[in-house]
Amino acid sequence: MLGAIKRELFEGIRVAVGDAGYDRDVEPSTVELEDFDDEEKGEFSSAVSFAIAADAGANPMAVAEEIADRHREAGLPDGIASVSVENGHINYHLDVDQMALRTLSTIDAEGAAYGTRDRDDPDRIVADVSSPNIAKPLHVGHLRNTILSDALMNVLEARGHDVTRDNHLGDWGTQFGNLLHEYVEFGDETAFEDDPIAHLLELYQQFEQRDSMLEDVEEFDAVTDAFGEAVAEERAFHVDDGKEWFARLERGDEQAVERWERFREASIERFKRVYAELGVDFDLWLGESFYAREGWNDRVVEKALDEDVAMRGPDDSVFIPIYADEYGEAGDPSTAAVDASLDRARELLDEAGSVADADFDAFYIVKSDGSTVYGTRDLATIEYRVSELGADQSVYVVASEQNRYFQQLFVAARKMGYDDVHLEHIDYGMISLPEGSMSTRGGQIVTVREVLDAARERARDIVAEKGRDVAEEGIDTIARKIALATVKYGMVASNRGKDITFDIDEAVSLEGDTGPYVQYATTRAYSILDAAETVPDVEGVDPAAFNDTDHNLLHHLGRYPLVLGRCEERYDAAPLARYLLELAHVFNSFYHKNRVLDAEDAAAERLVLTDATAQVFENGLGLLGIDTLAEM
RNA sequence: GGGCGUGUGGCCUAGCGGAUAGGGCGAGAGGUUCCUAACCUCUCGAUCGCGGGUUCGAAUCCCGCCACGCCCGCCA
Repeated sequence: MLGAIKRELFEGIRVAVGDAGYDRDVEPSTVELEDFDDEEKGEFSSAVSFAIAADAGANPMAVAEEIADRHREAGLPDGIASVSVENGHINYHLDVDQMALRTLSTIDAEGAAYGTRDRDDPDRIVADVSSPNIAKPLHVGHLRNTILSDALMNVLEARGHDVTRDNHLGDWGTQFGNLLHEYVEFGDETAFEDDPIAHLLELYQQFEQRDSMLEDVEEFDAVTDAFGEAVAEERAFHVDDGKEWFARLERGDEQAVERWERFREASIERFKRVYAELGVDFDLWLGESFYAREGWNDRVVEKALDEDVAMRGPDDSVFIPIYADEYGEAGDPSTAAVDASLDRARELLDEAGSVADADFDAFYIVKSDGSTVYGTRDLATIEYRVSELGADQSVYVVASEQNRYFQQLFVAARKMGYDDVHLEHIDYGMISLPEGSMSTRGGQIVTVREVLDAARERARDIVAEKGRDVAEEGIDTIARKIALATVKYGMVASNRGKDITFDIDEAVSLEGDTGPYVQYATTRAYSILDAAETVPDVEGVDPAAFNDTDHNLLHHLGRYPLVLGRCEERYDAAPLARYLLELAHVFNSFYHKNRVLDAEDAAAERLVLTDATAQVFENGLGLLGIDTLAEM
């Protein structure tokens, strides 16, 4: 509704600028939505006058007056009461009575759908989300990914898109060969049965630690040649056998596959428990192995060679050359410009003599031993999503350390002719610990389990201390929801791109700008609604009963759909999180300044307003995967 | 060395071309016979990393420098 008015204002300004005799393009962004409580700025403002005045060498104030006059003559949009000029800005003032009624009746009519939109031609979006590696525990990095992507996908769905969440498991690659090797050599059946992930993690770490230790010894000048040789031999034994196991896996060797499947199933089973606790769901669990085992890797390699975008190395390796000037907006089909031919690569190769020295990046899709790499799998994934799922967008929620890789992948995809699919890497900052960066290898991680447990414990203490009329058996349920709100809100609200130093005490805090703050505001609204017998009909609302505090709240409620639009544009749910916090501030303030139930002349009006506010909280928090609470 | 990203009050952080830079934590002062004080109101506190430039207008765009992080593997 505010969005519609904004568009009308933009059109009106454009016409008014022309009517005033100025020849100048006006951008839609010239119309800004302002806060309600600003008498000077009005609820919408525009600063077009300055640019026009600068062009014409005129006074901005006069230009603004002129445009405002023309606009007024042509007729202001429905819902706008007046236009004024202040400091050269053109300010539009809402017809607050009309807006109050429109906002309340829209929310009342649309209910849970308020803020969402339908599309005639929605995009089919397939997304890599969560994507943990099997045989390792979920850590805070996965937590950030999972929460971020869940919220974002919810928002994209609310904006009318057709979203498929694919938990793109890391379940293929050399590391699983290593793990098979280690398991065969040192595995313990009982320990595996007892806690599969813990045992597999132990084996993984053991392999890595031994390998890096042997590497260090190797680099050191050996005491004797024989000792040096023995070290090299020992290291090669493990590494080669690991590779061999992966090769067996790729060949479909029964023993390898059977063990790998056990690892995979046990891991997924554990993951699912955590996901259930988090309240997130996926549509697909394809994982990297799917593309290897179902022939998609082969298909994509063939295609790359057939279409002459990939070339063979001196051995049997296959790669797609990527030139330095091709990095850019490759994710966007409309701006992609790549040189798919191999002529340049051949020339550069002649000059340099070897692939490694040549002045291009080689994006490998087949290794010299014939096995695939992650790039192969990711191209195969695109092929699958486009041909089988009819994807219009393939998006990747993956940490920013892989930015460069995704640029390469997108360039490679363009070269292969995937021109109708929008590719989007949704990156997010790295998580490190106060003690330094996280490392699964070195055992320095914080698991999702630890975070959830700590959050719940903290929430439980607070509920027991401050919770009102909460029955003993209800404490756990409520504490769990509050704990999730804390963790989820914290993860979504912070700027996606920024690195986070994860301090568990801070992350689990329930004070200030947090999820529970928003929950609390909602609970207060519920409490009022609960005390009232019924919510009066919107039709009976007298807008004249509202004061400025009420109008401020109404204005915020009206903004909600615009916020979702912004989230969609930016592939980021953070604006929604911040909006809800603001709404909670405004509502809490409203709560203190106004009486609702026993208000002398606005009880019915404020009850309707409170009901509408609760609805927006529910809708918004719902998209973030945060539950509201009747009491806390 | 090259590429990408970040730098906003003591701390965390929003804003990313428009009118006095918005929150939170911390510090200080108030507020509850009344719909949940996990709250509200007020005060203190910012050369928006530094230096140039573009613009009527720059925290926001461009260039240089500094600091920090990440990447630069036939690992993922």
